[in-house]
This record gives sequence, C-alpha cells and structure tokens, in this order.
Amino acid sequence: MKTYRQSAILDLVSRQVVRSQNTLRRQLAARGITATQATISRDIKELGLVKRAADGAYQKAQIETPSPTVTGDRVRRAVVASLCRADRVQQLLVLKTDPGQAQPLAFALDQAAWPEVVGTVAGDDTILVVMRTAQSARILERRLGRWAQG
Amino acid sequence: MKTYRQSAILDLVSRQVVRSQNTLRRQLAARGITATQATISRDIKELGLVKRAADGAYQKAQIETPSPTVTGDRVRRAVVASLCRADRVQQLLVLKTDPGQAQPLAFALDQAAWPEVVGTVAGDDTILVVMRTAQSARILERRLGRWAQG
DNA sequence: CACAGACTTGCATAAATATGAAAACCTATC
DNA sequence: GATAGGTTTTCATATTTATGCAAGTCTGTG
Repeated sequence: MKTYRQSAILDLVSRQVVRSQNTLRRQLAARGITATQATISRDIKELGLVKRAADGAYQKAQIETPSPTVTGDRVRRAVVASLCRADRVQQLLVLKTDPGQAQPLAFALDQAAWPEVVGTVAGDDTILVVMRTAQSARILERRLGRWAQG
Repeated sequence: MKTYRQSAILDLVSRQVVRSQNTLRRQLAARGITATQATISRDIKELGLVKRAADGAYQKAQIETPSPTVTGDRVRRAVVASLCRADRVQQLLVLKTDPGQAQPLAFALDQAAWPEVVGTVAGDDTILVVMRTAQSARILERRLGRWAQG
C-alpha cells in the first residue's frame, strides 16, 4: 500500500501543481487511496520531495550540492565531496560524481583496497566499481549513500 | 535593508542547516538584522528557496532539467554522427565511436537520463553503458542500430 | 511642506505541516 | 492460534508558514 501510494504521489506531483498535503489527500482519495495528512507528510519526507517557496508547489528534489563536511577516512571524504549518485546492478556499482572528480574518487577507492572491491574503471564523472558479489555491492551502495547524504 | 537581509539569508542557508524561519530570525538578529517571521517568509518566497522534506532544511532551488524529448533527440544526433558499432553482453553495451567522440556521446546519453540506463563510462572511442537489465540493453542496442544505419 | 503612489514591514491569525504516542497491521516462530 | 518484534497508520496537537490588512517608509511632484 505504502509503495503504491507513494508512487501515486510522485505521479500526481509531476503532473500538476500541488500546494498542500490536503489537496494531495483529496487527489489520492479520487484515485481510491485513503490516507491522512500525517501519513502524507511522512511520505513526502521519505520521497525526499521539496516545497518551492515561490509557488508552494511540491517537487522532486534535485541532487543536493555536497556539503564540505570533513570526517573519516579518505574515501569517505572523497565521497562526501564529490559523489552525486550511486546505482547498483547485480555486483556492479555505477557512481556519478561531479565533473572531473571520478578519477580522484576511484583512486581513493583503489587505495582503500577493500577485498570485496575487484576493481574500478573511471571516466570523467562516472566510476564503474566491480564488486565480488551482489551482496557486497549492496552493502557498499548503502554505505556510500549514507555518506553522501550526510 | 531588504536586499541586505535577503543576501544574509542566502548566506546563512548555504552555511548551515536551517529548518525554520524562526531559527533564521534569531540568526539574523545575531547579525544585527531584525525582522519578523512574516517578513522572512516573504523573503524566502522571493529568493525562490526550497524546503527539503527530508530534513526540513532550506536550500537554493536548482535549475530545471531540460525536457527528455530534447535530450533524447540529442542522443539520436550524436549516434548518427559518431557511432560505429554497438556490442552487447548481458546488461552491458559497448559502443565504439569515431576517435574522440566517446565523451560527447556518453554525455548526451547521461543527459537523457533514461531510467534503464544506470550509467556510462567513456574513454576515447569506447563507451561502456550499464543497463538495468539485459532486456533493456537489447532494446537500446536495437534502437542505436536503427539510428546509426539511417 | 503636503500629498499621491509604490514598496516594505509588522500584527494577528489562518492555513499548512510535523510529530509523540497509541492503535492496527504483518510476519515469522513456537 | 498465541506471542514477539517490526512496520505502518491514525489521532490529537504542537510547530511552522502564509497572508489580509493597517501602518510605516520612501520618492517624486506641485
């Protein structure tokens, strides 16, 4: 239910200007989905939506500019500084970085020499990380995500 | 006054996580700027700031991403202009381009932001495209083939 | 100076959003 | 089917944000 409702929210929000959670609630109701404002508030939070002050409309969030927070080891700092997005397919991770930052981040990853990391290939703003297993890829993906998002 | 206050707001918001207009009011006060929450609400609207639901932090709004139609067409032109060959292994596509054309074509692919495309890594005349599934890779392979051959 | 017109701000309050705590609901285990 | 542990949802309400309207400010004009 939750997933279904949340994707309906994304859909509604992408199609029209939605200014309040109550409006959203009514629109969902029209699609046969019942929920309270409280639930919708939490959905919006989980979906990472954003509310534009200019017109009060909800919108999908953009990639946030990385904060210059400096903590932890080198990989972590590099991730925080330049990782935009991480995607996983099976045992492969595709990392998107700020322009020109793929090489330094990949280098940091190589240096870390984690055993589950088989190797990396870096372009300008994309790194392909080959992991030994889908399982370990999933773990790394999550760790990177946590770091990137503060 | 207004301009000065608004630029102070932008500054504060870029330096730290500000979750409410009242916090902002206090921070402004600490800088010797007095204003009510009402005024700040109006400022935020004028500045076009955005409030992330995820953590309630205010943020500068991002630039809109261009429409998929436009970028999709760009990919087609890039393919017609420089794709030599496309090979597929499972969910991976290896594209061969004219010398030096890998980067621009990969860039166009990235911009298009097709959901099935997890990411790309480009060298000089070779691009590795990671697709979400072998199925979608097959479809893209065929599409590229059609485009490349006229 | 007195006044008009355009902006900006504060006040009071309406509207919208977030959240603690309890209830309802799931899922797996004995 | 009873129980534990987890997740999701609601209710009630606190917190936060927006806004109509009146007052204050600024600028140019006669």
